[in-house]
Amino acid sequence: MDYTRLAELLFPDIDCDIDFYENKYPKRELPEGARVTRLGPSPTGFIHLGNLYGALVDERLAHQSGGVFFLRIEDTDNKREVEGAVDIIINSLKYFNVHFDEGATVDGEKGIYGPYRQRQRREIYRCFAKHLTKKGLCYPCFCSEEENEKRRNAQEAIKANPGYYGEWATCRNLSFEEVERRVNNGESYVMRFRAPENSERIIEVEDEIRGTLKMPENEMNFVVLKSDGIPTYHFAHLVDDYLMGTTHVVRGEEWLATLPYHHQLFEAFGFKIPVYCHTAVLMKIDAETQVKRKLSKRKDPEFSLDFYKSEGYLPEAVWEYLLTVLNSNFEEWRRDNPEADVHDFKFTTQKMSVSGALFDTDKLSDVSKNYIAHLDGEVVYKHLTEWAKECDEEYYHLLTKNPEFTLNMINIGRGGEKPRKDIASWRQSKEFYSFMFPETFKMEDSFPESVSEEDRCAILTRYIENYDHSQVKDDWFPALRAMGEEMGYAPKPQLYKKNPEMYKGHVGDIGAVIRVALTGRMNAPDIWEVQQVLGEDETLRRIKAAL
RNA sequence: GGCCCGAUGGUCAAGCGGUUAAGACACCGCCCUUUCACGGCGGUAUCGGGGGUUCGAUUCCCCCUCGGGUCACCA
Repeated sequence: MDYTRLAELLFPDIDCDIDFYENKYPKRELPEGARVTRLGPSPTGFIHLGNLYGALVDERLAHQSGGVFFLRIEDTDNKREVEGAVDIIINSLKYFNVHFDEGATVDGEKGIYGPYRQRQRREIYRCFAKHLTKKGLCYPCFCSEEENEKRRNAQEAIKANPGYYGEWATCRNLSFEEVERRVNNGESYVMRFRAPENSERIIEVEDEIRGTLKMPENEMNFVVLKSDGIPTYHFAHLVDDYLMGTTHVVRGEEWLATLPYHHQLFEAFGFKIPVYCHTAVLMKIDAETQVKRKLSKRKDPEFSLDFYKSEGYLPEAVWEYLLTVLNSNFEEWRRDNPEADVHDFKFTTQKMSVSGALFDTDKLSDVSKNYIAHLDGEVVYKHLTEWAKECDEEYYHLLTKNPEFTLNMINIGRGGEKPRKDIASWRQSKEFYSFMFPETFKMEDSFPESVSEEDRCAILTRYIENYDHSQVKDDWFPALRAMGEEMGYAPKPQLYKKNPEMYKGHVGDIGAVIRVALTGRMNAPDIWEVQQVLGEDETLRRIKAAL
């Protein structure tokens, strides 16, 4: 077979060889040790937490080493493409502080290694495919969908491995004349890689997370170019990551199975294979089957980045959470460096886990609470109102009606050595702060049962009668204590515990009664501070209403 | 089913031949406290099973089991 002739027959429109592109896209000039990574989302819908998880590794590896991180849109699948997905992806990543040095942008792209949208690179892939054809390493396959299915069934019947390989690769050795006839006949075909047959070879590939991977050499004659002339992921990966100078390919472990394809392709071209980082994937328990499985774009909309945005999780908090999952020493570092910039953390692939972590909402919530608790009140106000403006108009009006009030509210229990940790997300804060606004205030909890109804009324009545809004906290508390004592309640919990028969209860019970009257709940921030923020009128109004 | 990757408490995990097997989340108890929190102290709970190697295995090797991934003209 004259492969050059075959190549000319199949790619008459391609009149350059791969060196044209090698010259067009020069090797990157970067300092020693600098890493070039890329994120290659396919625009088949939203982008989820698992994607962000991987993106974080790319971003850190590149930027920590003084390298380059770029965005490449992998839109080779016409059928599954979702309209507007590219914008959603770019905007979500931007919102979550993932910044690219080059690549696709909303209104175009930046960088000299483009185009960064694979569909616009059709000519390049075809040139590389022609090169491969000339070397006899890929060939046209005219098998139809029906024929492929028939083959699969036949293989299943005799329990052979499914796939296009060995004797099953019926188009592998078509004569030039037959190919010519069918091409001229307008038959549709794909280009397949001519994989070695009956290989006993074991290949080795370096994985920075998993060490040296040893796998049997691939025998599948996988598709390189689809019938529309667009490459599959495998071929696009080879061409793009070669020409774009990617040094580290970070991707989910679902790619491990096809790693031998990629190894084979790089070898066929004689290109240096990149270092791979196959990350463990984020898992969840499937609600229906109760089985652990990887996050799915299709099944798990609650993991979309848009969802976290609309829930009002701060990007920084999500980063902190993902980092705790990605690098087991992050939490310790954060404890030692509570105020440090997250970028100062030395991220390493060595500290990455190889098994998939179950996504833990409780943990995210905890990390987020800690993060928000350490923010300045004004910063919280800014973020919160910005979020509400976009995601909850009603809440936004409530929050901005009286900015000073809202800021004071936010500052309750904030600052100092032991800040409160009440807020995990802005959406959840609406529920938490509901007691502060007259519009949303309601009695959620009942009064403590340890205090009789008679005493409860007496406490509230006396409290109103003696209420002095100008009282400072240090005076307010002893006054409350004195009032309780007069009514037969121990001024200190310890006293009550030592001699429970001497008292009806302790000052804590007095506080609880006032707290419920004032906030409608048993669990609420400091009474005195709440009173100061609510103001005298509202405070008295609520307690009277409770009576 | 073939191939691949895994397996330490409920979850995330440290460990890398000798440890009382860290730590975090969650849960429980106690202390502090006017309350709620925060904080502090403590507790429940883990090396999947079986063989080797070794003076000694959570750690190294093999088998089994279990879990995950993948077997497309999807990525």
